[in-house]
Amino acid sequence: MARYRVGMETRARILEATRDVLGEQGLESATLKAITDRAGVGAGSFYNLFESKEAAVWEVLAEAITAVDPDPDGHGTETVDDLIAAFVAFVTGETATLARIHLQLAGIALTEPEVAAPIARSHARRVERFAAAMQRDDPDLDDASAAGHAEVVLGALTGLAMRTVMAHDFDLAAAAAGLPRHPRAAAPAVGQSS
Amino acid sequence: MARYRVGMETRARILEATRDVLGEQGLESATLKAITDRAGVGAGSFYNLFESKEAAVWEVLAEAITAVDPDPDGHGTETVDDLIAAFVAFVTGETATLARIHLQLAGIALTEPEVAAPIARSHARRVERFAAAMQRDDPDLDDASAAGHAEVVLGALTGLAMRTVMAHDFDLAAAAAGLPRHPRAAAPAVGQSS
DNA sequence: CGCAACTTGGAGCGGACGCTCAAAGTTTGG
DNA sequence: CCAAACTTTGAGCGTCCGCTCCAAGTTGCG
Repeated sequence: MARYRVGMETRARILEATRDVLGEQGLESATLKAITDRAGVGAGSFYNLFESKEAAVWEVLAEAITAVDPDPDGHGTETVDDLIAAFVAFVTGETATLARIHLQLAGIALTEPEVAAPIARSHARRVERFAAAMQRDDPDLDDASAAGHAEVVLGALTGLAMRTVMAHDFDLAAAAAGLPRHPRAAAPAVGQSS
Repeated sequence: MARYRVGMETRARILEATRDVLGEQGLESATLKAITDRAGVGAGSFYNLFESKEAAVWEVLAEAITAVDPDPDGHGTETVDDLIAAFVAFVTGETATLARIHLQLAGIALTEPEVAAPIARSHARRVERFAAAMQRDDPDLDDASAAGHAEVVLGALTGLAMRTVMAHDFDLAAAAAGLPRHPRAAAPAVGQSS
C-alpha cells in the first residue's frame, strides 16, 4: 500500500549505485549526478525515495560499518590479536576504499557534529570490544585500564591506517605487531619531571 | 622595484586575516570572502598578491607547521617524553585550533595529493626526531626498529589526538602516558598463527 | 607637475552542486 | 476500462565559491 514494489526496486538500485560510486571513486566523487547517472534514474526519482543525498550515502556507509564488524554474536571468543588482524585486513584488503572513506569521515567529523556522532558511536563499540578481549586475556585487568588501553591501541591503529593509505608501501601489519597488547604495569598518571 | 611597500603591507594584512580566520573559525570557514572581508580588501587586491586562495592558506599553514616543531637546533637533547609532551601541549594548549586543522589536513591528504605531499614531509621529519630520541635512550636500538617504533608512537598520537578533538573530555596526556617508549623485545615480523 | 608603475574594489562570470516541481507516464484495484 | 495512487523525468532554481577584469585611484620618480 504505502509504496509500490517498483519504487522499492529503484531504491535498491540507487543504493547499489551509491555503494559502487563510493567504492570505486570515493566520497568526494559521490555527487548526486554520479549516483543517479549510475543508477539510471533522474534526480526527481532519487528525491522521491530519499530525504537527501546524505541519507543515501549514510545508509550505505552504515551497512558497510556493521558489515566490517566481525560477528557481534561471537562475543566472547575473539582475542586482541584477532581484532587487530581484522582491522589490518579491513585497511589492506579489498575493503581498502571503504577504510579510506572511514578515515576521511573521521577527519570530517572533527568539524561536523552530524558526522561525528555515528563515528563516535562505532568507536565506542570497538573500544568495548577490545577492552573485553584484553580482560579475557588478563582477568586481573580492571575496566578503566582496559578501556584506556583499548583507546591507545585503537588510536594507534587509526593513525597507522592513515599512514598506510597515504604511503602505499607502509607495512601496517608489521607496525601493528609492535603495538602493546596490554597496558604497562606502572605509569598510571601523567608524570612529567618536576 | 618589483613591488611597492604598500602592496607588501596589504599582503601582510591578508596573511594575518587568513591566520585569524583559520584560528578562530577553522579551515572550512576560510573562504575568500571571509579572508578579504577580515583584511578589509577587495578580491582583486587579493589576487594581485596571491596566486590563489590556497596559496595564502598554505603560506599560513606552513608557518604554523614549522612553528610547532620545537627548535630544530636543539637536536640532541630532547627525550621521547619531551617530544610526546610537546605533542600533547600542541593538541590541548592554545594551539588546539591549529592542531585540529592539522588533523583535518591529514584527512584531506587521503585523497588530495597536493595536500598529502607536505603532510608526508612534515611527518617524516617528526619520525626522524622521535627515532633519534629513542636511540639516544637506548644506543642498542637499530635504525629500522627505531623508525618503526617511531611510526607506531606517532600513529598512536595522531589517532589519540583525533579522539581528543572529538571528545572534549578525553584525557590525551593519560593516554599518551600509556604508550610504549621503546619497541618490545621480540615480534620483529608479522607472525600470524598458521 | 606629469607620467608610468603599481594598487584597489567589487560587479559579475562560470561552474559545481543539491534540490524542486509540474507534467507525463505507469501500475493497481475495483 | 477507469480513476486513483504512485513513479519518473530533467530542465532549471538557488546558492556558494573561486576567480577575472578593468576603471578608478594612489604612489614614486625625474
